[in-house]
Amino acid sequence: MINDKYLKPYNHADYEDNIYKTWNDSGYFNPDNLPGEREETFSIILPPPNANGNLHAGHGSDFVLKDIMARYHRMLGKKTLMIPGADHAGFETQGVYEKKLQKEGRSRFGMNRQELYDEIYDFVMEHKGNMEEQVKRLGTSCDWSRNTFTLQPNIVSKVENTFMQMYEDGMIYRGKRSIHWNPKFKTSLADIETKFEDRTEPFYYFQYGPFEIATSRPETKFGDKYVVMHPDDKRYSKYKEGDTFEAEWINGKVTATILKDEVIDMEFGTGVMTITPWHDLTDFEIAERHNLEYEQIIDLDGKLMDIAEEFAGQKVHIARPEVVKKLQKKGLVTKIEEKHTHAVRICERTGVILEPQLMDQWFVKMKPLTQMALKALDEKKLYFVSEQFEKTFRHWMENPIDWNISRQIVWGIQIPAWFKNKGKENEEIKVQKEKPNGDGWIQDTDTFDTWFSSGQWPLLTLGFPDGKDFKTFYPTTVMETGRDLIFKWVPRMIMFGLYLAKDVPFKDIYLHGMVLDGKGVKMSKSKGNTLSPIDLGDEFGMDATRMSFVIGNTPGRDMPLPVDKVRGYKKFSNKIWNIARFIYENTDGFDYQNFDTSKLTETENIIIKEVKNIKLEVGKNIEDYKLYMGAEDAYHYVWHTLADKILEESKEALGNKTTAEDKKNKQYMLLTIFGEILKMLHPFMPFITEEIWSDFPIENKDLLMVESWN
RNA sequence: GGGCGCUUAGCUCAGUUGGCUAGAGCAUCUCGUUUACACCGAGGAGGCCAGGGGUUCGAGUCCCUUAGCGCCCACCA
Repeated sequence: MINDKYLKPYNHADYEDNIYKTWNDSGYFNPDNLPGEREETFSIILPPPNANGNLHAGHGSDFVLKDIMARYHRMLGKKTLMIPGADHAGFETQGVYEKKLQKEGRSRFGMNRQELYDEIYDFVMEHKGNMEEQVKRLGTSCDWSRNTFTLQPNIVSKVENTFMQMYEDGMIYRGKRSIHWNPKFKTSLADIETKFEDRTEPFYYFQYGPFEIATSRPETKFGDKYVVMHPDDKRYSKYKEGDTFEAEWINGKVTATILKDEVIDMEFGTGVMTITPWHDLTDFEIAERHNLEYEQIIDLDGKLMDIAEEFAGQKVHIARPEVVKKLQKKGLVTKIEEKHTHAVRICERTGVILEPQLMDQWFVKMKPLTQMALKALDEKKLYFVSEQFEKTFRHWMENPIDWNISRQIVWGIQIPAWFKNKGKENEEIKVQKEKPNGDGWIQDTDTFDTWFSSGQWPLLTLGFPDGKDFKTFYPTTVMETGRDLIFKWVPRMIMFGLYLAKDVPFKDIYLHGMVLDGKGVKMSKSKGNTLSPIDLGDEFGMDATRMSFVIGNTPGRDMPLPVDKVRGYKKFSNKIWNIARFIYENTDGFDYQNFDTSKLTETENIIIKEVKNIKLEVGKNIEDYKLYMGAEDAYHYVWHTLADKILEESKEALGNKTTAEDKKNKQYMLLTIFGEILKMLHPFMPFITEEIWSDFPIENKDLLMVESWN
């Protein structure tokens, strides 16, 4: 008799959790337990989601696309491994936690290091578990026995090893460089963690000795004693490099020196500027080229220092109008353009205006690493599925900027370096894990940039250098991730892989676009237009949600996700359910396994052959990274060929209106086709297909997730 | 300033190496309750594939160009 469950509409909530548990308990998520002999491997590293919150729509694409690939290749008979993990997400997590502290009226300043670390650790562990439950809800077929967290001791140890090796190899140096300083969160940031925002502010013209200079930041000008102009600027040809002059300035007379440098834009402002090397990258580079001295004007809290005299201790934005007022009194202001729009560098995560500062920091020399990446690209060891990204990647690799890897936060892996103060500005450095012998050694309080550890993710999760998984699964088959990570994550993994393991960490690079809201607008918490894949799963079923994330998701292109789309695939789930009901009802008692297939008519054989062809086609689309097309073809066949045509046309025979033999043929044919479409749909819609497969009339069958695709 | 990409049915988008009488989903219109499913079926309407030029037997697809839109990168004081 047909199982009663088919007599009512499909209700995903009744099945999904149990099915995931069955898969997980089967052990098949672990490639070591898969049935049969499996030579070929398929491996994919899951991006470790930040362990500080919930999954968002972007994670939907992330996990669904990868899981479709993994499930397909597992069914193809490959030794398939998906490794889950979590990233401590240093700066971001600490930022989230600091907001929490703020709400509680507390602050990280004043807490000791260990205390703060422990609190964040507990906070993250709580959310990490939550996040993992959500990854499971999506149906992700990853091996939880290999779950990895960036701050677990063996991972920390390996990250430290990498740093020490790079230091020994001369790939890492410590130096005073202009870095982007976040004065509110008190940490430096790498270039890619910053962005520009247009601000409209007054633009001031001042008389500085014989010159008129223009600036948008008068409050930094206290220590300026060089004026710079373009060597070809005819207006200033009578001034020679190295000439000095006296100028009345903010706090009295200064002696200034003339410099010529080609970075000066003759068209901009007056073509003359003064420089503040400590707080401006361009100025710093000029100072370096001309071997100049420089001094700090603004402290790490964003306040003016003693050099500002009467303004000392004021925050920069407070001091600015005051400085201008004073200059006005002195008659040194020649012009003010009220509305000058220029780009201000801000912190990508917190929106805080960044202050360039010169600080001692750890840097990775990028040039040798990017050269390795370019070589791998030229040798075709890397393949970008959406080829427009290859150009972007190449461009970035050809113009590297040394990477600042130290962060002044506690939430991360502390840098294994020790300092001993030997007088002013003179310290001895040792790079090692343990405290060196002798007195006076203090460990660097900085931690690594998060991307320093996550950039090694394929190596770390597979147990480089001597782990069994590393030997079996490296390089991994494909890196599938969001296109926004082409600068942040992807190149770092490639460079670390090439540097440490002498081989690329993955062959194919599939970058998907961003998930937008139903109107095509970027989702953001502030706009309130975010969608959670978990909520969608609750309402429409995870299979329907997965279909919404794959159909229309072409490589590299952004994809709007209207809720109606998900609703549409919920209908599809129900359609499949009803097809099952119809077929199971009409084949009740039919001995499928012992049917003599030689009795099938030619037409029936053709119909069976057709579904097998469609399935091969769907598989080929998955292999070619056209997952959206595979899903669409499968959908279309099931609904408009199987349900609308084949089922309808078989009703006559099934209703005993023809011959008994014809009926048996049709029963066999329908079950065969149905078995094929369950396999074909499984990578996309794993829950409902697994559930229906459990009633398929074959004895001693295994789970659908390990059934053979062919 | 540099780079990448987009413009196809009312809406959201597919359209692989040029062969298309240009497709899908949603929306819309007409009809229909028949061994599953109204979370359904049958049928229909709807497009000079952004504009212009070129290559070709043949162009939505390749080249040039114009216009509009989007994203990324960048030290304009």
